[in-house]
Amino acid sequence: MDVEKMLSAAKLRNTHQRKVVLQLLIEKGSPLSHSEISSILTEPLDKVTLYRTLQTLTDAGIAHQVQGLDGAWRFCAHDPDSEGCPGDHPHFLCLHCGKMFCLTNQRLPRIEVTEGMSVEGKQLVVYGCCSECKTETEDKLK
Amino acid sequence: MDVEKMLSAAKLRNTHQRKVVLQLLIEKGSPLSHSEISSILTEPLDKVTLYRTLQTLTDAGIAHQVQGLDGAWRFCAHDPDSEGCPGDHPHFLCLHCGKMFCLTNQRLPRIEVTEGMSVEGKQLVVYGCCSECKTETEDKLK
DNA sequence: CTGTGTGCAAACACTTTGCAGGTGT
DNA sequence: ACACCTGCAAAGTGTTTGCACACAG
Repeated sequence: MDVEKMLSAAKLRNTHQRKVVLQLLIEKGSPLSHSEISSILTEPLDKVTLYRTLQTLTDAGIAHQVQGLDGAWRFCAHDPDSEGCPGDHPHFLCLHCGKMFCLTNQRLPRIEVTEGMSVEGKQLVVYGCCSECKTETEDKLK
Repeated sequence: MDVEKMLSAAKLRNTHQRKVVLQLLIEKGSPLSHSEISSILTEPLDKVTLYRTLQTLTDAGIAHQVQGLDGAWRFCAHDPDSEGCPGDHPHFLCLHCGKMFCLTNQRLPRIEVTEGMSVEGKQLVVYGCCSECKTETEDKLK
């Protein structure tokens, strides 16, 4: 589905800024933080607008957000054609380069909570070193 | 094990501030954020010292830290007599009152990561409404 | 006595809010 | 035309850094 249709389907206005951000998230396919997004974008985008845009996309269900261990929120577009609820998979965070990856090949486990609690959602972050950084480190040792 | 012995065992100096913070974390048993700690403490503790103290305790392995969806880090003392690695359990975050609970009755699941990635740790946060807040809300509806 | 820890001040980074002007429908 | 969106400025919040003094070992 293209960007404009996704926005319309979510009952959002088709503004230039939203299209650019959504397009970027879809292209990259992995969760990006505010700073990553603004550094990748070639054209300038006001940081406040970026905050609001990402919030809007998340609220509309087009994107999901996860928090890295560094405290930064990352946003990832959610393909409307795929099944499953958005963000219902573990995320991998590389502590070296800060990149995050969706581990979409598995679902989050069912968690038993204490009697009386109601669960609205969950998020699982696995952290370590991604294959790229690992290769780099090994190369330096040679 | 008492607070002083825990600090000594971790090769840390037995300062008053560290004893107070560690004591509080042990008493509460659930992960507390910076702001929660400083509002609970009766005696004044410099916020910078609190940051550094919590960092020190975490580095020393006496405490573990988890991040809520609100971005705030919570710290929880880790009983040195118990088995298992610190923090290797899901955490429940109440979106209403902001309190966090350790779900120590279960371990974190094993996650399959993409070939080449190395895992150093993981953290699972379940969020929703705790039993206390749920009861309160229900009471108000009556 | 020596090196680490603490408290204060200030710098810093990140996020939110208010408002005037611009844009999509 | 109207309501919503954007960009700028400024305020607000949370965290880190530098340094002089205090304290544990």
